[in-house]
Amino acid sequence: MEPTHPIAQDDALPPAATSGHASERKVTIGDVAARAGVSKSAVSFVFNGRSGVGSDARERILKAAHELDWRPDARARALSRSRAQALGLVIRRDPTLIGTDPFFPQFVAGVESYMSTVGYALVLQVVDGEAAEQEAYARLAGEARVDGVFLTDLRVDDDRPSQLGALGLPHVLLGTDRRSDSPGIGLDDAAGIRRAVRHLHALGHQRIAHVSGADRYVHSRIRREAWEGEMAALGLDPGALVEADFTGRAGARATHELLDHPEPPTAIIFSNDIMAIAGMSAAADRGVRVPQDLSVVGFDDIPLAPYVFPALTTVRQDVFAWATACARSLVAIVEGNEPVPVTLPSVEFIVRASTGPARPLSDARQGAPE
Amino acid sequence: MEPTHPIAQDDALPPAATSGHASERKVTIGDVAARAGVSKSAVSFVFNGRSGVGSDARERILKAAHELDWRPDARARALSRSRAQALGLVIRRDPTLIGTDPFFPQFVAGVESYMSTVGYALVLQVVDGEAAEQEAYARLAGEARVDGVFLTDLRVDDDRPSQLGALGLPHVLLGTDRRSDSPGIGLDDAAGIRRAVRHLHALGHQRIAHVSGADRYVHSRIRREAWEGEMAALGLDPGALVEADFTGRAGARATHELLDHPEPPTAIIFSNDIMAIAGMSAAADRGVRVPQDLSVVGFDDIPLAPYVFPALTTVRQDVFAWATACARSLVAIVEGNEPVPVTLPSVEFIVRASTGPARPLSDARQGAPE
DNA sequence: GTGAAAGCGCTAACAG
DNA sequence: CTGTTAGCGCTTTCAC
Repeated sequence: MEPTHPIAQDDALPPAATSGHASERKVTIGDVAARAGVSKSAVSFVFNGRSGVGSDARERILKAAHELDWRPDARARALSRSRAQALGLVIRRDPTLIGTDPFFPQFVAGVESYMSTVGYALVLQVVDGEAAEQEAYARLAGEARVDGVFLTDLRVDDDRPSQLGALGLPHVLLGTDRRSDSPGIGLDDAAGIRRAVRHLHALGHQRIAHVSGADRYVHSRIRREAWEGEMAALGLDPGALVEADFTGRAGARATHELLDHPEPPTAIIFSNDIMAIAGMSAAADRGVRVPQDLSVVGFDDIPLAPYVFPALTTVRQDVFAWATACARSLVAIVEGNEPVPVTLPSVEFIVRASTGPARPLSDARQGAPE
Repeated sequence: MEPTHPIAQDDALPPAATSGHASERKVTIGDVAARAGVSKSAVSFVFNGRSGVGSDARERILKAAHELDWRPDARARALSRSRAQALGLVIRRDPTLIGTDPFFPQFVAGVESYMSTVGYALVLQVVDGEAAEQEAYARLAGEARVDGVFLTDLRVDDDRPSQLGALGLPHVLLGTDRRSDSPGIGLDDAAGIRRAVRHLHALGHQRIAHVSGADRYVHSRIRREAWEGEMAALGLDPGALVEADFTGRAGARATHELLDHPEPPTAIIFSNDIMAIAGMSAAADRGVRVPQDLSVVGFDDIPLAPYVFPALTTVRQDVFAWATACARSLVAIVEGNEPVPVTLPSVEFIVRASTGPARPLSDARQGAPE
């Protein structure tokens, strides 16, 4: 409070400021330095955690900064360090459909929770097509708005990793792409699906169908392949497969298609909860009871999953932890540090009421309430 | 391609760069100016849409910039114009619960869709408490990361508007607060609820209950008051009210509570779809059939709403358009322009299968399947 | 119309 | 260990 250093202050005031009446001028590092009676670099050093400032000086600096309520201006910092201290996430999705996705908000929350602890900002962009997406990355890179980006919704033979490479934009992949040598962090989707298949098998199900997402997405494909693989491993006949697109509409349609079959499945594993819930409704619509006539498994464990009727058996991934790991990893990359090895929690399989024992094959025809 | 101008290029190279081997140097406005044979300010003028550059020069500049694939560096721009060209959105929500909310992704998409057309970036922050929220705003403002913010989840007697005012952070309110003179843009929630009440009344319902969100939120309260008001306007007895919190869990609990009543409601209006869906499941759990024994109305029209069983009657708001309007408005504010008057599409009332005629009062006891 | 020059607020060499 | 100095890349007066 009292021990201000007026002399030093006057010294540091830029000549220009003495003219006007300096009431509303933004407080800068110079003001802090002056008030603490040190040089600007001393202040800078303290705020960047570098050594080379005596503890008494450091003390005064911190105090002065606090009294002045000063924080380093992110823009100036970004310019002089040639680093934006921001990471980008561009989401390519039909804007009207974006509300469908339980993944996105959780991912954002997870990423942000780590980033804010290290002073990074998250820059978000929503685009709705190939061209717009490319332009978005080009701009983020060209304008140097961000230091790196997260790449989501990985596709099979995705060429975005190499495009990002060409732009010189550091990135992490949400998922893994063997083709690319970009670092990728993925959850073990396959394990969840395998557990679902085994669970149903243990309940006596033989005809286990799968409703997948679009096969061009890596995560859709992984889930589908896991289902196929586990069916084979258990010695079951390959089940019916319908490719859908993760929407409720497609889930309902796929379910009808499967149930129209002369030998309909006794269980369906959906590639996400939305489709699974829509599928249960489709079943209910035609008098097929879940789980008596048909067992249903979802994927994601959306917040609504326990509160639909019957409560949905599903696979839960810890998206938040995943996102945190991605953020940690990307920050390490852009700062040129050793990437920290990540250990992700494994997926959980949550058994609720939508799965039950298979009926004896003989009377497994649907639509026959007692 | 071929027409490079090595001489001009060399001219523009800062002396320092000649020492090292200048291969990967970032291209700057100087390079563009040199290549076009003009001064840096000419380039700047062209890229900022100002007059004062001859059309031939402008031509060459655009060409040079394109050939060099140059875009103004956002950081440098931000510093010299004292403007971040970015807007902030801080979401305060339990991170694990954020996936519940259909509003947030849509809002982000809408806001972004406008912002990207005017070259603004969206900076997102997710916090989980009062203190963290305040700190987030303080940082956003102090570090000058953003030029303004959107204020969501408006509360009754919210003091955040004045806090933002104190920070000198321009903002728009998502909703309206009579107390504050901050500009606010809100959808007409009340109209949707009133229509729901009238719809149910027309179907013969008399005992129409409401499951609200936490009453400290403006939007919860508006919806509750609209329900109360319309009930009164129609001459109906005040219906039962249960205050919940927008989660499935609370929706289910509230539903049980209402149905436990000796004279249970024949219809329930929930303040969001999640609670409504959970409520339908709760009803199904106890053998109450929707809509035969109980009509249910939700709010939001989440993507799943048409695909639950029975399909949910609900109120749809155009969140995307709302968000776009908010963004337009905030950009105008931070740029000191006249705020454009906004006209928002009105809410829609979507009738699906979860509402039906009320049973005659005499046998309106639940749990009595034919 | 055009170009030179002075910042924007901070960081980081580099002397002292 | 401290202070001085020169940028970071762009915008913007202000002379020419």
